[in-house]
Amino acid sequence: MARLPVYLRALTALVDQGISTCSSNDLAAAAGVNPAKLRKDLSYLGSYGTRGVGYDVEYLRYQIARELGQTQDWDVVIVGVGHLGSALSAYRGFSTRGIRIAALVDSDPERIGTEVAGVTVAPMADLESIVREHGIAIAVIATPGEAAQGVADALVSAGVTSILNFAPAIVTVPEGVAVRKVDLSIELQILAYHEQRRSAEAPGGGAGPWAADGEVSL
Amino acid sequence: MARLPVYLRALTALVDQGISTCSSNDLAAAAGVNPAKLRKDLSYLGSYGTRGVGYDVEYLRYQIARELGQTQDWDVVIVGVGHLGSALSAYRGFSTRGIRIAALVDSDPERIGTEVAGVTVAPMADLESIVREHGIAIAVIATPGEAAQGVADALVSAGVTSILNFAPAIVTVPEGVAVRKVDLSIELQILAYHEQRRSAEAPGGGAGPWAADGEVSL
DNA sequence: AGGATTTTGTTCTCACGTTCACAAGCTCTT
DNA sequence: AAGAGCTTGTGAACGTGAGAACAAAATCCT
Ligand SMILES: NC(=O)c1ccc[n+]([C@@H]2O[C@H](COP(=O)([O-])OP(=O)(O)OC[C@H]3O[C@@H](n4cnc5c(N)ncnc54)[C@H](O)[C@@H]3O)[C@@H](O)[C@H]2O)c1
Ligand SMILES: NC(=O)c1ccc[n+]([C@@H]2O[C@H](COP(=O)([O-])OP(=O)(O)OC[C@H]3O[C@@H](n4cnc5c(N)ncnc54)[C@H](O)[C@@H]3O)[C@@H](O)[C@H]2O)c1
Repeated sequence: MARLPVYLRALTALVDQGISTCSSNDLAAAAGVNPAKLRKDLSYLGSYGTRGVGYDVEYLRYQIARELGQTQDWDVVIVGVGHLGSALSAYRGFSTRGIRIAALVDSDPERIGTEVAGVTVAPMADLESIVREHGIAIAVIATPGEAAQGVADALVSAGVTSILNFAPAIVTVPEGVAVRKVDLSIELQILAYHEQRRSAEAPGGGAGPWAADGEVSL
Repeated sequence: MARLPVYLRALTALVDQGISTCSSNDLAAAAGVNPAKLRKDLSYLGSYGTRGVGYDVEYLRYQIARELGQTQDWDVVIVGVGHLGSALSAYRGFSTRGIRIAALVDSDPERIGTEVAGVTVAPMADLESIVREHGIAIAVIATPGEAAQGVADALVSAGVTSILNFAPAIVTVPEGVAVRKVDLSIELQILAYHEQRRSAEAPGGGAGPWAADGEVSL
């Protein structure tokens, strides 16, 4: 499930606080979810808790990390070293989560050869050899939207099987390749929609038919 | 719904191609969703289509933009002008989606007073007056995780009612304040989990209990 | 003009995820 | 050692969202 990384982060925070055991209530509060949901999620991994006591923080942390594949580091290539790509390259939080930015690729001759966060930007032509040499399975697309599909095709043909796409474009890939999309504009648009509702509802009784998903307040 | 911005983007792309009318099938394909789902979504807005013909692209685009509150521009403040905050500030795609980065705020004396993407970075102390003067309702948190809750409190007390949080921390806010969280690490972790499954499943028949959400392939 | 055709709007069904509630099980106290 | 008190794991209800299927309506062709 997509919630496991959240639990993992909460557990790591507990470890840092020197807490060695915790109940599902505590952990659920730290992760911001319903305790029952958390217990059900964890039960899919196996029975790692002790009734009457709770969960051993360190042990559970390891189990989730193993399930997530974080016992090893995953090498990742970022394609498109612009504003966003550079910010991602510089981010130190990835390394503690089993993610290593192993390579940067761009098509801009100006940018190729420059060093960003200790990694030299390579040309698109090197993509296949980079993927092969590092054994890269995961890639990030941070190019403009128009280039996204072409980059995705190149990545797939180079052997990448998981793609995180930041470009505002829908990329289609062969079956078996995983694609996740993050669209930062849309996140803000959803908030704007919220505000729009708010101000539209306040005066008249103009009831609207639906609610935007996501968490509102707590 | 959270899909409206996707439809809006697809419609804008159609406008750019000079297409003036389209069926739900066309639009659904462009937006990457099921045609029935799209029609159901649009029907909540009202009956803007014509049976036997389809939807008038320009008219529908306006209706969705109105529903999303994009007939006006929303002023946004970004708190934390580090790598990520700077990248967001520099992004030009927001302006075409009704989002305007009106102000930047940081706590680092080194950063205060510098200009990023044409906007001068202000100190935290100015937050309240900035929010008041611009009539800001939406804010972005791009500070380290430890600072996130404090920043959120300051934002709420300044009058902000919608927050987009990039920090890996769960912020709690009073009822009525909308919070959305974007966690880029988690996105990559989910892909790593996918790869983990893939490599674990390939050899043995080690069936796993669940599937990670999100789109895999198409 | 009338039927064929296309496409929307809607209803119905189904499956999934969430949540409540409770039994099973562990520990600590008496 | 036995019961009291927690806490997990899970079975069952609930609500929500997705997809298929169909009826209503508008255009086009003959
Ligand atoms: N804050 C942000 O920066 C932000 C916010 C929302 C969405 N996005 C999206 O993220 C993507 C990147 O944004 P950005 O601000 O970093 O853009 P940018 O223009 O700063 O960087 C894009 C980079 O991609 C490279 N590039 C272009 N075509 C390429 C190709 N065919 N192959 C390889 N590299 C190529 C360019 O040389 C450039 O370095 C865009 O799609 C944008 O819409 C960015
Ligand atoms: N690619 C990325 O940069 C990336 C990826 C994933 C997550 N994140 C998250 O996004 C957030 C920002 O990342 P970043 O790389 O830009 O970090 P950064 O260190 O480059 O920037 C953080 C900024 O916040 C400011 N700040 C710190 N405390 C503050 C406070 N109390 N009030 C106001 N401003 C304060 C700092 O002065 C700095 O300018 C972090 O929480 C990080 O975990 C970033």
